[in-house]
Amino acid sequence: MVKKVSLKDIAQRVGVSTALVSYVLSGNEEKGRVGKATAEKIRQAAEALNYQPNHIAKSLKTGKTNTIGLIVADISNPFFASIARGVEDEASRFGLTTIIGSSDESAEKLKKLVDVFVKRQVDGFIISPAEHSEETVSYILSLGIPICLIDRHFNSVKSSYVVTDNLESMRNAVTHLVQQGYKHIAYISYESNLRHMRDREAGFKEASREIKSEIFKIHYAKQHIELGDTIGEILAQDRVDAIVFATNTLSVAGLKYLRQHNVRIPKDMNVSCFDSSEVYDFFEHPITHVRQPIDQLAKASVNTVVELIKNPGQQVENRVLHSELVSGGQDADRAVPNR
Amino acid sequence: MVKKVSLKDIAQRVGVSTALVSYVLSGNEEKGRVGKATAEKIRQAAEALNYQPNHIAKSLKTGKTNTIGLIVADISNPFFASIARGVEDEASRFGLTTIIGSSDESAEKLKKLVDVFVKRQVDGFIISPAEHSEETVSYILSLGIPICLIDRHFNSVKSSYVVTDNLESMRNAVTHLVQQGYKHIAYISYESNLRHMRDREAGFKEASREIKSEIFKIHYAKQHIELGDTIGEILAQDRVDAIVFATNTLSVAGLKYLRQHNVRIPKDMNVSCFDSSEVYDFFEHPITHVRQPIDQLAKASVNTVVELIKNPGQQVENRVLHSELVSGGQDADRAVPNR
DNA sequence: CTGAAAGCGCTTACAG
DNA sequence: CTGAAAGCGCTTACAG
Repeated sequence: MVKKVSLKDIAQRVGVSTALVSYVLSGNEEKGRVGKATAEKIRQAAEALNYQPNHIAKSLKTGKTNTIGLIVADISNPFFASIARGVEDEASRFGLTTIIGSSDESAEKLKKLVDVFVKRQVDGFIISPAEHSEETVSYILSLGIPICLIDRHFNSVKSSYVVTDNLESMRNAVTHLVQQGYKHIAYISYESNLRHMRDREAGFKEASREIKSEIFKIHYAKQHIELGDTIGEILAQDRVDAIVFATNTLSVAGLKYLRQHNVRIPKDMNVSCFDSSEVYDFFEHPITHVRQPIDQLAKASVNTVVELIKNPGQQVENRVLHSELVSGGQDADRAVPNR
Repeated sequence: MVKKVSLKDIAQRVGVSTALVSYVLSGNEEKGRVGKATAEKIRQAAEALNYQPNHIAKSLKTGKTNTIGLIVADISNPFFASIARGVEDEASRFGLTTIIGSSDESAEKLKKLVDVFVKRQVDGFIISPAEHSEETVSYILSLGIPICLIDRHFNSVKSSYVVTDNLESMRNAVTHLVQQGYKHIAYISYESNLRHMRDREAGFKEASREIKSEIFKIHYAKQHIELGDTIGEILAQDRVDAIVFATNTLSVAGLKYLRQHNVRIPKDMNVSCFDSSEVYDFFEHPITHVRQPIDQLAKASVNTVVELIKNPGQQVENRVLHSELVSGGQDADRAVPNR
């Protein structure tokens, strides 16, 4: 183990106090009103000794760790992996290191992660909250730790957040189907009270008002069974002409089911999906889907947290970003013009 | 901001020294030979005051941060996202927090991330190294910081590592094709000197000795153009009857190209892929592929690092795990029995 | 069984 | 322009 050089070593070498060294090396030369010649000598000594400041000591003194905690549902889910990448990149621009945790959509696990991160004294949180985790978010707020929710937020908790306009996104997606002439649309979502889920459902309802529609809800934990059953039922009834999937996991799993049962898209059944996925490229006709601005969500959340760290008394900041509807193919038999 | 309670607060309340409190609360009661009654009082006071130990102060004193740094090529790549999830879960079992960085396969970026993490005094590293980053790995070793490479390793640097047996994996995959009767196999890989890439190539060569074979190398950064060109050339020549993809990104991109050009698998062309992907489920016939033991890789790497942290003088530990060949369909016209 | 004290490596008023 | 000193919250020999 290489011996660490400290401020004291430099101070001794140059023959000044550690205070001076600290001022110079932390860029507060003006504040310490250090002499130019001295400052130069200090810098040279630091260079010569290959001085590496000790973050821990600094943190202990300043109370800042230059760390932010990111908590998502599951880092191995492509959507959150992309979010994580965006957060990591943006945070590093501010000299912030990101620590990551996966809640598996469990409020309890989320709370535990928050406890761990609070103990580690993260300077701020970016969280995609699980259902029923309002209390945990309030708790963070009560500690005065900056937090920005991402992807989802709560009505009852006044925290900063950055989300996609889920209602609008879903309304656009469904309107697109309606305008293509689809008459009976099924909506498949999770059993969830999370705001973003409710917004998507509201968007669906708004856009499907003039046609027939059915809504199906699946339990997150039991989706492997329930999704197949649900789609099977929809197909058996033979009334529905388009299915809307409310999330990326449902979209991919739903498409998989349809493909395995030789349902042709959009000929036998059209679909509209949420989020991007590489599986879409494996269909003959493009798959209509909502593309969320993942990178912007990530960057905006980091920026919000950075602002909150700088100005602790800051107003709550909310950003609602727009998504893009990537328009796919339509059933050629259905000669309704695309808008 | 809630006022933090410290050891001192508890000491005052109970009327003992902070030393006693520290011994009791850090579980070193025996060492401090603290009286039972006193210990109990201290614990109650800690409870009552909702004492949260300050990790930073502890770290400053002990030199341990209970943090490990994970560096992969790209956290948004599903393979590495899964690795990250596995590492995160296993690390948390040991009370370790994981900080993550993406190198984008750049030795320079990797070096920068290492510098940041070293400054943060991570207790250990888990790294999937980029090409030409031997020096950085040696540097970590020279600092005496525990490190375990994952997925890839270097011959020239004596560090612990956990990898899949890439040679064996690829040999099995290709042997499977040969045994099915394929006579002219193309191998598509990246231009790379990384050990795991060389091993896979060696496995391909071994297994394809008795048949015709061609090897194609693509530049990682230019894969979007070069992969299409390469496969296009292979198809135009019309000699090759099976393509082997050396990595997960190549597999997915390659399959995408084949699908878009209406090449039927395995009828027109069979393939063998590396790593799992959800896109495989979108083919009529199962796609043969090598399934790496991702979770075991992740867990083993954490365990190795934990061991190294505990016993700094530890021997280098290498683990080579076996993969599973998930056998896909074969061309029905080719009546060679499957082994 | 317990306390006083040094020290981890910084920062930052304060005094000169 | 510069130094001496306190202190962030712990841990840990050391002395009793």
